[in-house]
Amino acid sequence: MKKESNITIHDIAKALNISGSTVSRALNDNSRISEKTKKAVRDMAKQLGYQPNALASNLRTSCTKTIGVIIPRISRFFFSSAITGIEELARTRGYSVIICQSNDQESREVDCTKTLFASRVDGVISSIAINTVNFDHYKTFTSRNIPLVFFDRVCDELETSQVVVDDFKGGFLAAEHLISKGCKRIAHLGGPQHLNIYINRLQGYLKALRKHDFEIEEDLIIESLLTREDGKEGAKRLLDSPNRPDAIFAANDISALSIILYAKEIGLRIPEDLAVVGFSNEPFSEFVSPSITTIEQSGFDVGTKATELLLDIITNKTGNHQETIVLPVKLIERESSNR
Amino acid sequence: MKKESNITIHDIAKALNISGSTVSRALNDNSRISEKTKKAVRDMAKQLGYQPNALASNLRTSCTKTIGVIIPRISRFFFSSAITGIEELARTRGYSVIICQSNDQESREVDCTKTLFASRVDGVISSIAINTVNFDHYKTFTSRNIPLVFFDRVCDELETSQVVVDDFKGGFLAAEHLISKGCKRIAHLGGPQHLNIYINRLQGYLKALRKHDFEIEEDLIIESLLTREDGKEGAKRLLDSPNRPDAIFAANDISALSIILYAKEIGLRIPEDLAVVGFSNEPFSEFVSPSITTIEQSGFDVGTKATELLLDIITNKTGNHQETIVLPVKLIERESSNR
DNA sequence: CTGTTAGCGCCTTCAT
DNA sequence: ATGAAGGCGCTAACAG
Repeated sequence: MKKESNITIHDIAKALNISGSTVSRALNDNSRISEKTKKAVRDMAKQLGYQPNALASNLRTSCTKTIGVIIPRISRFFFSSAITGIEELARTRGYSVIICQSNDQESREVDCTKTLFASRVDGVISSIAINTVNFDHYKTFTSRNIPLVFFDRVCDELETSQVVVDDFKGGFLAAEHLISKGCKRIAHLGGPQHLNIYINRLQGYLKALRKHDFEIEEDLIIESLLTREDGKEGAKRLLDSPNRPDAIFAANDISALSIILYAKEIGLRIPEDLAVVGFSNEPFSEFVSPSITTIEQSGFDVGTKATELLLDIITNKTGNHQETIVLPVKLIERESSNR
Repeated sequence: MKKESNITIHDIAKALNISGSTVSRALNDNSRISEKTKKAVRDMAKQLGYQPNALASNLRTSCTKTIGVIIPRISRFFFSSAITGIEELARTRGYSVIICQSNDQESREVDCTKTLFASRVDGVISSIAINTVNFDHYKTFTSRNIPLVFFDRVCDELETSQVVVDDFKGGFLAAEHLISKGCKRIAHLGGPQHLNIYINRLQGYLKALRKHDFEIEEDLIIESLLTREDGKEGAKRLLDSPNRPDAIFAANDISALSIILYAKEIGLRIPEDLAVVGFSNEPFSEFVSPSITTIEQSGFDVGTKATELLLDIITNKTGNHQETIVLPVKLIERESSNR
């Protein structure tokens, strides 16, 4: 279906009896155009209701002022707030944003790269799907020198810049907090161990345990997928056991939620019977507040930082440097009772 | 900055000693091209790593296969799930989606319409900002015959199709549920009364009260903005009062959350001391589960339905019919205790 | 079935 | 300080 005929720069040109090129330059604030002409052009543009056709301009300049984003799912708060951060900064720098969801599936992620490439985005920000093991599809960008920045769930195989939060420290703080509360047997309900973030959270936890000479009990460390069902499975395995732990560090909000709900289901009080620290984001913590302590990460900050990095690469074009930015985490204590 | 030179259909044409148009047609699966040629073209395309340039195609056809979405904020679950619904359907129909956030500000919403128009979207789906009172910016689309569909927060002033949930019924069910539980004085913490959704929720509530011959107490009906702070204000006004209500219907999740948190703060038990029904979305209900009963609406369904409507208009082009679709709500009971 | 031609709206040399 | 001309990559007539 066709659009109605629109006002083009030539209509403005005709109305003013000047050439199209002059209009184009005037609109782009080219220095070689007199102020008077510029003003005349701008006025006429407004009068005619001219709206630039980005398509034509992009085709010509092969630069779309658009950045593409690939994320697992927009409905997870961490990612939607990352997008808010991305959009906000991008907009102030004159860029718009195209979002693609991989739904945490590698095949969809491949589609995303195709879509974004077809849209000729100037750069890409991505957080990989949970089951992505092959990264060839990202070569669509790297091989063509289209800047690429990963955030949160990153890919070390590709030599790109990345923005992550300090997951290791988060895991460390979580475990040490529980230790300081007097907990004796601290479990870990973690995430898939091929993802950098869950590796680091687990390692941080282990470091804290070792530092305080805690015994590391293999069966208190559970790897769970990021689904409600699997989370409940994990919670059961930990809490139904006859000698269950007195504390749990949950590596993501789904795990934390699963723990909380199942604990409630079997009548355990938090934190009296079971102390919980979750790795989480703002709204979650507010909802479960004041029941558990959380390690907070800001999706917004991560998004902003990633965009800053990407736009630097796009505009400076100083060759894809391979920079890694680590953002801090914060422990937010909400449990009132000391144990 | 320029992109590297890319493979075009002409490269394929040259390699195969055929014309560019033939390649174009083969790639678009035109019926007038022989299977043999098609296959040859596809093979060569793959071999050369050809990636279509959507920009050029769009410019030519003046049809971008893109729909624009304007929403208040992506980080609210209702909207992010709506987007998931929109994207999913759009993708299967070959469309991609551009998202713009108004941040619940009219001025930003105006910017969004400009951005989307410049991208030459084929249609627009929008949910209006909380303070939008003037709708002229939408004429960018209507005047140019670009299909426009509103969802959830709709604008009756413009003659467009719209998709809403049954807010009236939701309000009615909420109040009637509380009545059936034996509550005697049911308050309403509602939203801005210039938005259709909050008007309808309030009206539904009033209808239920009248039906059961309840006295309508003006000071139990509070209009609140959709912020955490204002929600707490409202909660205070209702709960600090010496003769406080024994039940509250909260018109959105922020209100519900405010009530729950403040009730907890002053030591009220839910639902024993205070019954609460919230108008809400999935994750919220899961988090606060099992403490309150909720009226559930599915952002995903709303998004899907709006997209269906929009794509119909785009493809049929049967003139912008003005259809209104009302999706059902469900009451999900979670309180265990009868009062 | 396939090739030729023209042009979508804009920007950018090159000329004046 | 401005015009003229060409082309970005693709597709839609119109011819065969």
